[in-house]
Amino acid sequence: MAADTYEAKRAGSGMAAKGRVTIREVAERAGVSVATVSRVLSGNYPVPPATRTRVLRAARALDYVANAHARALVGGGRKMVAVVLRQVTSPFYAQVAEGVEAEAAGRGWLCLVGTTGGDPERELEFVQLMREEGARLVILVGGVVEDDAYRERVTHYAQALDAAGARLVLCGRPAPGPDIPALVVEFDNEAGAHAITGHLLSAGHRRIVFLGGLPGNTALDARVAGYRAALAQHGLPPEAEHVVDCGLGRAAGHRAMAELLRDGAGFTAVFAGDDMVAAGALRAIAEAGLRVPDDISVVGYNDIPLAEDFNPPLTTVRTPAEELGRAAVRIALRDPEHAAGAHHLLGTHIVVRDSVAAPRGH
Amino acid sequence: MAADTYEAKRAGSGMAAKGRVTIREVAERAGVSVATVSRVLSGNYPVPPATRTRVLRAARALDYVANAHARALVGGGRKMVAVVLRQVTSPFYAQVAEGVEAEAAGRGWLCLVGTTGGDPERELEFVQLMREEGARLVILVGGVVEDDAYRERVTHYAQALDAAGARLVLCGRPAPGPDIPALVVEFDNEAGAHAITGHLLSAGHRRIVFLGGLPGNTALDARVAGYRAALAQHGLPPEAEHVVDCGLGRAAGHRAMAELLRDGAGFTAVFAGDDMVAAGALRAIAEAGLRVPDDISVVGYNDIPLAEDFNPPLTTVRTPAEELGRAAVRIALRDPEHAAGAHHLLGTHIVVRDSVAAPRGH
DNA sequence: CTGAAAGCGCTAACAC
DNA sequence: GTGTTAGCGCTTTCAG
Repeated sequence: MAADTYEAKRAGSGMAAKGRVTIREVAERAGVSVATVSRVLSGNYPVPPATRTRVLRAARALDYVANAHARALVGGGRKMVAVVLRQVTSPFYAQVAEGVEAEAAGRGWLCLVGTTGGDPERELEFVQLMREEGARLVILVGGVVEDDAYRERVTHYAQALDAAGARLVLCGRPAPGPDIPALVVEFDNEAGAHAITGHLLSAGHRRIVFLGGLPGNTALDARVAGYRAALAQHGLPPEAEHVVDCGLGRAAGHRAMAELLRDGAGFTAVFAGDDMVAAGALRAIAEAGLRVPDDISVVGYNDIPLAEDFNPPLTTVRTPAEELGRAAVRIALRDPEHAAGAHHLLGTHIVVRDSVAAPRGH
Repeated sequence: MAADTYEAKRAGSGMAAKGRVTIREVAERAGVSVATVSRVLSGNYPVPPATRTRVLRAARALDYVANAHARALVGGGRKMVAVVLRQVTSPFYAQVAEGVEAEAAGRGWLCLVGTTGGDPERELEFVQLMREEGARLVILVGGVVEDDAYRERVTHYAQALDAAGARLVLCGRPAPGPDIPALVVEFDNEAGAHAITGHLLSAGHRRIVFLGGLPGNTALDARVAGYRAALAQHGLPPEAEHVVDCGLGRAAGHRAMAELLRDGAGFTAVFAGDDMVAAGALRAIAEAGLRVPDDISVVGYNDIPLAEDFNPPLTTVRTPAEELGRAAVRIALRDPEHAAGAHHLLGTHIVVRDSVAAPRGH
C-alpha cells in the first residue's frame, strides 16, 4: 500500500482529497496494471473476459469512479455544452435551457447552465470559465442591446472558442459581424409581430399600443418593426404608432400599463413585448376596473406555459422555446464545419385564445 | 517550438485540441519559467512588479486561459456545486435553482444544473457524473417516493460523496436513515397545509377535496397529513376527507378536476397539491361553466410567480423557493462538520388572494 | 494479452 | 526572485 502518499495528499489538500479511490487502487485489488484497468473501463480495447470480470469486480467493490479531470487532461474529456441565460426563472429561458439540456443529454453530453442577470460582465466571466473548463459548445441565449461593446465582446468569444476547437451559438441575438465563427439560431420576431398585429387589426383595432419596447435590444426592435410594418401595410398613418419603451418583465408591464390608463390615452388594444409584460398589463387593467377583452384587447409574445391560465387566457405568439434550444445544439453538432457563420430562422405562429375582441362600438 | 507535439496532438484528438494556449507558451513569450507564470496568475505568491507585468502582458497577448482540468488535478480545482431537479421549466424548481446559483456564484463557485425528469436512473447517472467531476456539493431537490430503493440509492450517494470529501444536501426529501452524512433542508409541508386548510375551514367550507395526492411522495404525503390534521382539529369526521391521488402537474389537475365535476361529488372547495395542479383545476372549473370562488373555492401550494395572474388570483401557500436553494448552499458551506445529519425546516405562510369565498348559501 | 512508461497542463516544494 | 522538478490520475503507445 502506498499509504504514505495518501496520507501526504490528505494532509496537503485539506479534506477535499480524502480518500478518493484511484485507478491504481483498483489495479492493485484486481492484481493487474493500471493500463489494464483503463482498458476494461474505457471498453475500447479487447480484454479477455476473465481479467475483465476481475477488474470490474474490484472497481465495483471500491465504488470507483474515474477522475473526469485526469481524463480530460489526457484528451478524452467529457463533451460539455454550456448555456448562458439571463435567468432560469423566466419561463421562456427555462424552456430554452430544457431544450438544450434534453438534446445534450440525449447525446451523452453534459449541460451546464449559467445565468448572468443580464450583466455583460458576468457573461464574459462565464464564457471565460467555460473556456477554462473546456466546453465544446457555448450557447448564448436572449436578445441584447447591440452596440460596439457587444460586437467586440462576442467577436472575441467566437474567435477564442474557435481557436480552441469549440463552437459558439447565438440564440436570439445577432452575429457581431461577418465571417465570425458563430452560428445564429433565432425566431423570426418581425414576422411574428407582424402577424399578431395583423390579428388585432383584423379584429377592427386601429389604436394599438406596443408595450415593452427596449431600444437597442435586437429582439424587441424586431418585434416593434413587425408591429410598424403591419400598421403601415394596413394603411395607417405613422401617428397611429405608439410604442412604450418600458422594457420587459411583469413589473414593468404593470407599471407602464397603469400609467397609460391613468393618462387616458385613446387606445383599444395593447401588444405586449412578451407574455410577462402582458401579465403585468392584464393585472393593471383589472385594477383599473376595466375588462379584457371587452374594454381593451391584449396580446403577448412567446406563449409561455401559463399564458393559458391568465385572465383571460392570452392570445399570443408561440415561439417554440424548447425547440430553439434543441435546434441550437442539433445544428451546431450536425455539421460543425458548415454551421459556422450560418443563420437559422425558426418560425412562429399565433395562438388565439380569449384576450382579443372587436373594439367597443365596432 | 514544440510544433511536432502540437501537430501530433491535433491529429490525435480531432480538432478539439486545436491550438489551446498553454502556460508554457506564455512562459516562453514572457521569457520566464512556467512556475513564475503560475505564480503571477495564481496571485498567491509575491512576484516583482516588473516580471509580473511581462507575464500578464504575454498572457493577455496570447489570450491565455488556464486549463481547469489540469488545475483540478493538482488540487486547486474550482469549487463546484451541482443541483439536481426534475425539470427547470417548473417554476418552483427554477426558483430553487436560481437560489442555489445565486448563492454559489456569490461565493465564486460554479453551479451545474442537472435535470432528471423524475427518473431515478438519470438521477443516479448524474450523481455519478458529479462524483467524476469532483463536485464538492450536490443538492438533490424535490419530493420523492420514499421506498427501499430510494433509501439505498441515497445512502450510497451520501457515503460516496462523503468519502470524497463532498457534501450532500437533500431539499424537500428525507434523509435515507439515521447517521447518514447528508443535510436536509425543507419546508414544513404539514404546517403549511394545515394552515391553508384552516383558512378554507374558517371561510365555512366543510367539504374540501385535496387534489394531487401522490402516495409515497414525501412532500405530498406531508401536505395530505396537514390537511387531515386540520379537518380533524375542526371536529370533522374522517368521512369528510377526500383526497384524489392524481399526482402533480397542470394536466393531471385539469383531468382530475374535470372528472370530479362530472361525477358531481358534493364539495365546495379544493386544495390543490401545488399551484400547477391549481391552474389545471381552475381551467377545468371554468370549462364546466362554474366560477371561482362563487361556486367553488380553490387554493394552491408554492405561490409560483404567476399565481397572482391566474383567474382568479390564487390564494396559496408561499414557500420561499429561492431561499430554499440559498439556504441549502449556505448551511452546507457554513459549518460543514456540523451540517452533516442536520435537519432544517423552513417556514411558510399563506398568501390570501381572490380564490376563496364562503361556500354557497353560507 | 498485458505491463512499463511517457506525458496531458498545471502547482508546489525545493533548490539556487 | 526565479528556475527545476516531481507528481496529480489517467490514457495510450510501445515492448514483451
